[in-house]
Amino acid sequence: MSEKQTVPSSVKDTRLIQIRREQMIKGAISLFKEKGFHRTTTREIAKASGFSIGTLYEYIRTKEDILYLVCDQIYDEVQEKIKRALHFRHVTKETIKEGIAAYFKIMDELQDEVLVMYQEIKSLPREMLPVVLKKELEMVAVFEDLLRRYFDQKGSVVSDEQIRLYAHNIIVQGQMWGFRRWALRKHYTLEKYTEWQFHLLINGIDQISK
Amino acid sequence: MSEKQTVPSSVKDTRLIQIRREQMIKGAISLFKEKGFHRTTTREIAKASGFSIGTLYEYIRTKEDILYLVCDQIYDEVQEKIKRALHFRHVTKETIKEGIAAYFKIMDELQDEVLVMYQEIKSLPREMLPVVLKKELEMVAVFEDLLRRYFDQKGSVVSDEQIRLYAHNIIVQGQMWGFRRWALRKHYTLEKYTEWQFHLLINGIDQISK
Amino acid sequence: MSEKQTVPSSVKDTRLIQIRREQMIKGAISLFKEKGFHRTTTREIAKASGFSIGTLYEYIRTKEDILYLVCDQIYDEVQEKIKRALHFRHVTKETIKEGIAAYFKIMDELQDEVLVMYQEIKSLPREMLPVVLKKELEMVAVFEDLLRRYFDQKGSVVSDEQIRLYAHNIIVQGQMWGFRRWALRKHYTLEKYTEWQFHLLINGIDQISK
Amino acid sequence: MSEKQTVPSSVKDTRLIQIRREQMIKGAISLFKEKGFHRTTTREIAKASGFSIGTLYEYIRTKEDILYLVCDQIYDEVQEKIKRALHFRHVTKETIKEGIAAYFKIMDELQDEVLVMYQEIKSLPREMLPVVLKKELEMVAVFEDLLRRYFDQKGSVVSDEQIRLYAHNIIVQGQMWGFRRWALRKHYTLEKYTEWQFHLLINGIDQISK
DNA sequence: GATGAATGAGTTTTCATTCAT
DNA sequence: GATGAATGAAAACTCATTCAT
Repeated sequence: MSEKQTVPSSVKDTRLIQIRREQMIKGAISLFKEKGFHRTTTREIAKASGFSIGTLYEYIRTKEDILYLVCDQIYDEVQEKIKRALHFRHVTKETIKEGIAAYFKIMDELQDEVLVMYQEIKSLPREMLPVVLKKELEMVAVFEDLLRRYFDQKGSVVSDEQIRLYAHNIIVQGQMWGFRRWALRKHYTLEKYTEWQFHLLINGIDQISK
Repeated sequence: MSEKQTVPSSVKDTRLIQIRREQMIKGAISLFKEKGFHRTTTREIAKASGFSIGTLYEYIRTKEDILYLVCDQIYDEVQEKIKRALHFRHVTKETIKEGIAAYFKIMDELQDEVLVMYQEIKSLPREMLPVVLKKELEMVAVFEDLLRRYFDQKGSVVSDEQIRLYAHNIIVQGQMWGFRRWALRKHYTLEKYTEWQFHLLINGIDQISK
Repeated sequence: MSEKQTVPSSVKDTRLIQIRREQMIKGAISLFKEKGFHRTTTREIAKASGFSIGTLYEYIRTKEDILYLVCDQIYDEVQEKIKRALHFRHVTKETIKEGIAAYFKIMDELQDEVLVMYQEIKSLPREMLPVVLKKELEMVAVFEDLLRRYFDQKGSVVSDEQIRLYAHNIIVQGQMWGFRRWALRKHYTLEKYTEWQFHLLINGIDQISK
Repeated sequence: MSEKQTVPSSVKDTRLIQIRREQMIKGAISLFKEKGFHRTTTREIAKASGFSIGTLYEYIRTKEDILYLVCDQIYDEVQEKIKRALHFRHVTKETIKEGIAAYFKIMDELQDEVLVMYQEIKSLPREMLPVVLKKELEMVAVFEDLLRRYFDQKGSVVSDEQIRLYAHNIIVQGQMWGFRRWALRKHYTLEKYTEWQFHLLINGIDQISK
């Protein structure tokens, strides 16, 4: 949240910065969805944001800053939604299913945003990349934690490394729902997709930790 | 192969077309790896290919043609390697493991190429996209087939839709090894990665098809 | 002094105008020294002056006004210093030496300012140029007067035109000390420079007026 | 001459480079004369040169390269003219007069060019400045040499440092004729100016070396 | 078939100036 | 009187593409 201040602005009023950047991000995302980062011009972003090109540059330094702001914001949104959905005391099979379902649902809702983000991440300036990758790992950590507690409660002994891999798998399967919609949508509803992926996982891990 | 003729050239000599395009693709891939499609100029590609910008345009119509050629060629390479690795009569658990291992190995070897391809696919001209997505499905089909035969041999009844999902999972896990190397490489060797993913899958599906 | 009122201000309080403009000129000179007039932005000038861009524009109309104010101020400073240094009743060879030395010393002290002024004068709006050139001639006149009195006292007959040329020479040699410091500093101290230039001049003119 | 290759061009044909750069320099000088370097746009230069903005940038990298090319070319022109005018075996008072007269004449002819050059030199990129200042010193050296031979032939003993100063004076007086034309033209013809400056110098130095 | 010079529309970014608060 | 957010014209520079040789 306050990390957005990573990108300097020549405007002083922080309240205003927040407002304008929100407009900017909103405008940018819808353009990036349509034509990608490189084919979107800063002028278009300014226009879509509802202000002039001059004003746009009062709130960022370079076009790449916009991309960073966009990625940052999408991560925050996803994370916030996930964290709101997942706080279980006791972790059972059912809990895991709910967790995965919640996450997949979010990825379904934010499909376009997520698509944009992962396709343009490579265009981020080198120095901003680590910040973004860190956020990705934080999301993995959410499921690592969930799985770890599941195994602990079951009394199974599974290595951290293995758990991490399963968590990565979950995260990637969520993204996959967005990225491969051209193929998956024809055959699965989100519910079916969720159910089958969950079963595959739970059967797999229960077998392993036996 | 002959599909490459999708991209017209003003040169007649097909032998020459093939040679020049190979040079082009090779040069382009190494540039795309480094700086991505959009940040690579046609001049750079011409130079890296060993001929002039004028000559480059004798063999393609637009810059995007190069991207198509590149994607097409990478797919062909991956497919060819996979098909060479997988032709089993009898499909057992072991066979599946070998299949996955072969595929992951190929994805590991062609890591950069695959990264490039999936990140730039969205820049393909609309009309070329289906061709490329079709190739993606062909790759999925390879594992669909493998799994189908595995279940048949086991006498399990599993729906095509479910099998297709598992196949997608395998394909995505191969790509994931390339895309998330920044995170995975720290914790897993390709062998460990392969083994764990295989176990998760086989345990999962054996359980399901019981 | 009152000529500065050439530049209109929307502020009424003349005392305030003076204060603000002094701050402005000081800030501007140091920036112009560093990066020249064109590469300095009005925002930077406002900041260096200690007030906002809005306030800056309460005291000037255009960026060029600042340049005028700067030039004007430097001339005033040089002139004032010269006039303070030169008021001789009786003009002898020695007096001339003192005059030249005083002038060169001032040019040495105000080196950066003078450099700035002469390099940016051409950027003054056409209508302000005459005012500034007039000041330049006033400085020439100081030495014309000195030389005229020297010749009169010696009883030599030398034309006004010739005297004017010598005066121009002196003025230019002072500027030259600033402009060519990159070359002169390596070989001469200000004292040596002054002495040799003075000797060359005095020997030259004494010979001529014989 | 070959030093112009200091500025890289993406065009290979050196003959063409020379032609285009000549056009460019010619166009640029006339624009710089009129409005200075900063107020002249690259598009204007391209247009004045008779080709498109794209073509302009095939022959230079940045706008500042043009300034360098312009300065370089003016120096070369001045130097070449001077060297053609001055090659005396025996150096007498008369020779010196001829030398000065020739130099002043050149400065009179190339007045605008010289004005442009000295006013914009400060805008040269840092790394190009030394090249240009070196050329300035070469011009000083021409007169150092002349004066040295004059004194030697007369048998006078005068230090190198003193001679260098006189040479600088000559160079500066030539420039002064261009820079202060607004004041000097009213009172002197080039001939009168030359004659009086020569007399002042020769009387001065003859007196000194006595 | 190969070359590379020419083109100019299009891109990012800057900055003097205004004006509502 | 002071502030600083907003503006948009203008600037430097790029690059895919063409076409005469």
